[in-house]
Amino acid sequence: MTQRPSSGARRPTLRDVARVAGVHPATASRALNAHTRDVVHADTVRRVEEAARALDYRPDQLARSLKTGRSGTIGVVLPDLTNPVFPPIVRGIEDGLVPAGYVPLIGNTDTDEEREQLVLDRLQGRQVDGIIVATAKRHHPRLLEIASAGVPVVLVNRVIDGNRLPSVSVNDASGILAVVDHLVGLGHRRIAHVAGPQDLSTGFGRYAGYRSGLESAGLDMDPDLVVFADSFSEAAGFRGATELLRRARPLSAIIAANDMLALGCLRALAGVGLSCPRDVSVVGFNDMPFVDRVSPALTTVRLPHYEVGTHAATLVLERIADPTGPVKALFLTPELVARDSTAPPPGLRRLGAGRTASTRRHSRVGAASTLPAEDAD
Amino acid sequence: MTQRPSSGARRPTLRDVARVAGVHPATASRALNAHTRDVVHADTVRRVEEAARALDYRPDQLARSLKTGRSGTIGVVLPDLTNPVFPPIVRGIEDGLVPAGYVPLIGNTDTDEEREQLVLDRLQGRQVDGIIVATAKRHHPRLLEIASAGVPVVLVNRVIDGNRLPSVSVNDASGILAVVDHLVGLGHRRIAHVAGPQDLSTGFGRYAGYRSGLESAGLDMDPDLVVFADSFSEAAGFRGATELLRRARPLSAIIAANDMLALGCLRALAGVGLSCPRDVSVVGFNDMPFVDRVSPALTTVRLPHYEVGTHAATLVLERIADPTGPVKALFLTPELVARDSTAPPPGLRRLGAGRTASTRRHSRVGAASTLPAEDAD
DNA sequence: CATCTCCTTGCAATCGTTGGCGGGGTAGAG
DNA sequence: CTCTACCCCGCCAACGATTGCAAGGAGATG
Repeated sequence: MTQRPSSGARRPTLRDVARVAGVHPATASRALNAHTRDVVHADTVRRVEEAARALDYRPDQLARSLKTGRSGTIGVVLPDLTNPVFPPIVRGIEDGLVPAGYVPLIGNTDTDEEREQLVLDRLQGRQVDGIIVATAKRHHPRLLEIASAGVPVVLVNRVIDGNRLPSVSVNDASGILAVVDHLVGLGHRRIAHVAGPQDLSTGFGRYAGYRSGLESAGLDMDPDLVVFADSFSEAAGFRGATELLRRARPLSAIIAANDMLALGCLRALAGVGLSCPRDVSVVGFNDMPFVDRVSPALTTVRLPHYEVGTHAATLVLERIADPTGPVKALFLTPELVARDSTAPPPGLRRLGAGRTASTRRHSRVGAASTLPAEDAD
Repeated sequence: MTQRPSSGARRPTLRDVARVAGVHPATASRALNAHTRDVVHADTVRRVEEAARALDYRPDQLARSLKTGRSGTIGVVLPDLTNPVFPPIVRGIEDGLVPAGYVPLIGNTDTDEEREQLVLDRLQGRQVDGIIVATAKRHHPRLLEIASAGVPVVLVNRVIDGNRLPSVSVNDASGILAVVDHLVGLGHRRIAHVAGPQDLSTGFGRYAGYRSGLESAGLDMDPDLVVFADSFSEAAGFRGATELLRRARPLSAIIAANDMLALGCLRALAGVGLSCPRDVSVVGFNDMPFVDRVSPALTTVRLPHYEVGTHAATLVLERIADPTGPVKALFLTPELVARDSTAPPPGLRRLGAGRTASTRRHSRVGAASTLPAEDAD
């Protein structure tokens, strides 16, 4: 008594194909399946294929999944898709997954614990064969739980403490180290840091990079030069930079823990009439689409977004194939991209002051969204 | 002989819950289902719920879908997710769908016919309950085919000729009309147009708006002032503007059919040493995230991305509920956002030349991607 | 010519859930 | 006390596909 949509005949099933081809459904199934095709006679295969084509038959993935136990879907958990770092990552994931017959199922958490639980519940309910997570916190029991229930979990961008889950990310500390070197090379000595949330590996690692960068440059750490942002958002960056300026210590450069924060810093500087890079240099992290188009074009640390996605896809597929294999943590090398937001500090502005070769590539066009995009990293 | 992932027990099924609760699986099903819960004794419901909680039972959506004929998924077909207009739309779609128990299944076509066919095949194979399409061309037989096979199809942003499918878009022509008014009000008379592909309703409608705008302003149409871009990409915008400048007619403003094209135009102007808006004004369309952050901040036509998404979700849900209802074509009103890329033409630059109140809102941070983002609209 | 073997195909069970149908038990009314 | 009615619940079948098992047939070999 299945009420089919009134319009037209119902979708053809495997039985229909079998009937037309004059064979048993099981035979039709085998004929259509690349893996089992060689068990059935070539002529029969042809007949079945013809019938399938004639009927415009499309196997029902749901039924297949139910039987095989594989849904062919991979959950992708993001803070917020409208944050510009994620689309390229998601594209990478999709492009890596689709050839293997999988499709991504995306869920946004808006950095809300509760919403994340709901998203994960939803994904598990839909029997995803694996989950790629961009919202991992350093301590994240639920993810470990899911993983130990047998569902492959792969982290992107962020890792969890202990590295017990496969992951694709960049070495945050070394990225920031390069930034400190760059700034010190330009002559900066009072370098501030708008740090990201410390419960995220990115915020934590970049702060660590900042400290060791200062140390190896022989600069000492002034607590007044560090503020902690509560999220990776432009608003938090604005607040952070404002606070730094309020403390009124001399300060010639700000390293923001990511591009969003950096944009907030730029806005804060402009708000009090300071010019970047003339008065204060600003550096971000991520090389999000479009930060090369804002003014001043942002000096930042480039992270290969798309490749992060494709690698994550590969990792999750590997893990599906062999759930007991070794846990791989893949670290891609970040790369400093010097643009126009960094320059020698005010005191040192003389002719030919050192400027590292700028690595301008990729010019892309993008634009901002309608929702608050928080918490990129 | 089902080979379960070695680690731990297999996922609990409804039968397990039923066994623990001491009832028949069917009863457990009814007890857990809000719709049928009232047929079951309250105590039994409680017992079943307890058992479900104890076992951490999660209904298998796949099995449910197979039985009920609804997959709970909606296909979303895009040109390219890394194009900044889409993330907000997708967020809108997701947010509109999830409360109703549906999830979006995203597919990118890269504006390639063949890939689009594959994406659609994939979606149909996964038994999506509806499809939201952002890649519609004015003539698009496959979509009509799918729709008449009983699958609700909703168009976003673009429509097809004849409006035979439900859609959410903006009135392209009236948006451009407002742009022409704005420019004419500033004193421009030689207004060029980098038109979008004419096989897309957006490109077509905006070109039409351009022509009627000139007409109602009493300006005559000079064919030399119009070039047709082959895609909605920055590269095409660059080529278009270059060509316009080569024709060397005097020209004081360029209306690009969308923001991507406009960014290409800006680049082309900069390339030949022309300043925007001093020498040439440039206008885009879409108000993509971030075009308020490039320099000069782009004057454009704002399109409520997120709302387009939520409305599309609503429309597709309506159509699932009543597939035979009337076909709704929803047109949201676009709104001119005057920023810094438009100013009076060179000849007219005098004090206090009229500048419409600028509608700066939303400042968002975004960034470009690693893939060529083509064909936004 | 008989028997063995291999290739091809059919049969039936199953994945986890839902929905129609009918039966047993209890309570209320006559 | 009996009949009717109603409430709950169990049984069976089915959604559409896959897969182990076994049987049928044809060809090869002794």
